[in-house]
Amino acid sequence: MPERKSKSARVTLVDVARKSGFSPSTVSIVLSEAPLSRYVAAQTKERIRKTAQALGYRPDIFARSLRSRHSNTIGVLVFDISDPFCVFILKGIEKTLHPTQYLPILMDAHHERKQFERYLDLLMERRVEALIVVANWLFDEGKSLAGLREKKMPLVVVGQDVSKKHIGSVTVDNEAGGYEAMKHLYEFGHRQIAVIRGPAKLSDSQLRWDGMQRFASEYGLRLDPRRIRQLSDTLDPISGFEGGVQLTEELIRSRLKFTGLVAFDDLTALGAVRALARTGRSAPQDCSVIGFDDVPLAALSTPGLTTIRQPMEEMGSLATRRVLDVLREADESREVTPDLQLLPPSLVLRDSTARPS
Amino acid sequence: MPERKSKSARVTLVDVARKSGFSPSTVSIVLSEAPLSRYVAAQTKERIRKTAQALGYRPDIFARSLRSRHSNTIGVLVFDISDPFCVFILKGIEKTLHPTQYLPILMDAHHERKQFERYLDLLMERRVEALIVVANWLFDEGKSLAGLREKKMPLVVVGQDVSKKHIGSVTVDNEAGGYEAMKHLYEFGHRQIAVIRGPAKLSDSQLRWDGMQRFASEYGLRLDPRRIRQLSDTLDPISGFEGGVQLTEELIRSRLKFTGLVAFDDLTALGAVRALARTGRSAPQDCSVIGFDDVPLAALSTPGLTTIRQPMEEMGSLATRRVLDVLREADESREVTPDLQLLPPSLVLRDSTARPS
DNA sequence: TTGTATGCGTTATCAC
DNA sequence: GTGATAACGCATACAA
Repeated sequence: MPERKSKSARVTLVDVARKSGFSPSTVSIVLSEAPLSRYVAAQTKERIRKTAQALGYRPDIFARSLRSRHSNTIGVLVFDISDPFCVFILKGIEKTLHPTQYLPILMDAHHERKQFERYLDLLMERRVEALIVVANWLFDEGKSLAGLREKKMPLVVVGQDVSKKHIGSVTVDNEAGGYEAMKHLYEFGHRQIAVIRGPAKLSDSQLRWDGMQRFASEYGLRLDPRRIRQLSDTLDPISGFEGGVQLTEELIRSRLKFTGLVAFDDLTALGAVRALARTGRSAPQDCSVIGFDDVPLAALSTPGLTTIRQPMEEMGSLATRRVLDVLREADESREVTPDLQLLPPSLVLRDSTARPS
Repeated sequence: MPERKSKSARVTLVDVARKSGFSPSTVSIVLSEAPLSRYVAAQTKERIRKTAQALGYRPDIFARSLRSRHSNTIGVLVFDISDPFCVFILKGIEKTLHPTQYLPILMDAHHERKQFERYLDLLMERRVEALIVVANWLFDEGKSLAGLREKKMPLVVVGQDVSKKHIGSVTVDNEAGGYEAMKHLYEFGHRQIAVIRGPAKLSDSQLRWDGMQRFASEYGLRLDPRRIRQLSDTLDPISGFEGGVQLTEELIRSRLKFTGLVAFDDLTALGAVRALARTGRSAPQDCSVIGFDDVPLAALSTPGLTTIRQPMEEMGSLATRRVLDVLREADESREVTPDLQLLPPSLVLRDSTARPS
C-alpha cells in the first residue's frame, strides 16, 4: 500500500504520462487540446484524460506560459474602482471575457498617476496580452500608453476619447447625451434652464455642452450665460457632489429664476437636489433636475433621478470585443485602425423632473 | 552599427550576464536581491544593475515563478464588485498589499455560486499564495473553502463570521452596531421605534437585532413586535431597497405610530425614505431613519443618512495583514489559530434622524 | 565572493 | 498517430 507523499505531491504531466503509458508529448498535446490533438486516436485521448482526472493533474500555468509564450491574460487598468461608473464597465468586460480563454487582471490606480504608471508596468511584467484602460476623467497619458503601441500591444481605452492619439477608444456619445438632456427639459415645458457644466479639463464636459447648445439653437431656446456654471478642475472624485451643492446654491442666491437644471453628472445632480433642499425647495416641485450616467445611486435617491444613461456594461463589452478581435487577427498580422466608437445614451425618466408648475 | 532584432528581442538574464561580464548566477542573485546578494561586492552590484537597466532587462515572471515556486500573488475573491460594501474593503486590501511583494488578483463572483467555485479554481490554478474572500452575505461554502485549509492555504473571510468552521474571519461588531443604532434613536427621544430586520439567512441580521434587543432590555424600552418587519431572503443585491420601500409602506399602512426606524442597512434605509416620501411624509420630520454600513450613497442622498458605519477599509486592511502574517510565519511553520476579529462600528450623524416633533 | 551545472513543468520540433 | 529531445528563463546547490 503505497503512501502518498505528504509534501503536497505535485502531479505533473510526466506522472500522467507514466501512469497512462503514453509519452509526455502525447499527453501534453491531448490535455492542452493543441491542434495536433486532432490526429490522436479517440481511445488514447480518453485514457489520458481519465488518468489525468484520476491523478488530479493540474497543469502548471507558469511552466505553460513560459514555454508557450502566452499568458492568457488581459490587463484591466481602472482609474478608481470605487467610482460607480467604472464598476459596470468592469461587469461588461468580465462577462465578455468569461467564455474566452482569457482572464482579466484588474488593477486600480486610485486616481493617482504614479499608481497608474506602476500598475501599467506591473501588467506588462505579468505579460498581459492586451490592455483595457477604464478612465472616465483626466487622462493625458500620451506617453505611457503610446509605448504600448510600439510593442503592438492591443489597447482600448473606455470612457475617454483618445482616438486622436491613435488609441482605440470607446465612449458614450456625450454630445447626443447633452442634446437629449436639454431636449427632455424643454419638452416638459421648461424654458429657464440652468446648467452646471463639468470640469473644463474633461472632454466630456465640452461635448455635453456642445449638445445642449445645439439643441438650444435648433429650437430657438436661449441659454442665459448667467444660468451657466462650471465645476472646477479637481481630482477629487466626490467633488461633483460638493460642486453641485455649491454651484446650485450660487444659482439660487443669484435670484435668477430657473425651473430646470441640467447637471454634468449624477453626483452633481444629487448635489443640486441637496442644495435645493437646504434652501427649502425641492425637486421636481421647484426645479427639475436631470443628471448624466445613471449610476446606481440615481435609482435609489429620493426623488429618483432622471438622467441620461451611459450603456456602461455595453461599453465594457465592446471594448473587450475589440481587443479580442485584435488578438485573433494578430495571427494574420492584420492591422486594425484604431478609432473611436460612440455608443448612444438614453433618457431614463424618474421623478426628479416634471412639468413646471 | 548592429541592428536590433525586430522580433521584440527579449532581454534575458544571460544577456545581462554576457554584457556585464559576470555569470548568470551572480546576475540573478543581484537582480532578485536574494539573501546571497549581501556578499556581492557593491561595485559588482552596481555594474550589473547598470547594464540591466541599459539593456532594458525585465525578469520573466513565469520563469521566475516556475523556478522559485512563488507566484507572489494573493487571490481576492469578491461576491459582487458593484456592491459598495465590497469596494472599500478592496481599497483596504490593496493599500495594505501595496508596499509588499504581493500582487492582488481580483475576481468577481457576480453573486453566483458557480462563478465563485470557478474563480476559486482559477485562483488556485494561478497558484495564489493566499486567499481573501469578501462576502457580505449568504455564504455557506463550507466545502470549497474547507479544501483550502487542507492545502494550508492562508485564508481570511471578511464580512462574514465563519470562525465556527475554523476559517479566519473579519467582520464589524454587528451586535454593537445594532445596540448603537437603537441607542441613538432612544437618546434623541424616540420611544416608538420600528425595525426592519435583515434577511433571516444573514447572520448579520440576527446579531444586529440581538444588539437592539439588548439595548431595549437595558433601558426598559419596549419593542412592539407589530413594529418589527423582516426582509425576505433573496439573492438580489438591490432587494434591500425594494424591501425597505415595501415594508415601510406596510408599517405606515398598519396605522401604528412610529417616530423612528432602524433599517437593516443603508439601502433599506433609503427605501424607507422613499416610502415616506411616497406617502407624503419625510425624514426626519415625520420619522427618523437610521441605516447601517455607511456606503457612499449615504452621504449623497437627501437627507444625508444617519448610519452605523462599518470600518470597511480597515476590515480589508486587517484581513490582509492577517494573511501576510501567516505567509511570513509559514517559514517557521507556526500554526495560527483561525479566529474571529470584530471591528467596532461607529455612529455617523447626518440629517435623517432628529428629535421627534 | 563568483561561476558551473542542473532542473522547475511544459510545449515545439522533429523523427519514427 | 506517437515518442524522443531540446529548449523556455530563471534560481539554487555546490564547487571553486
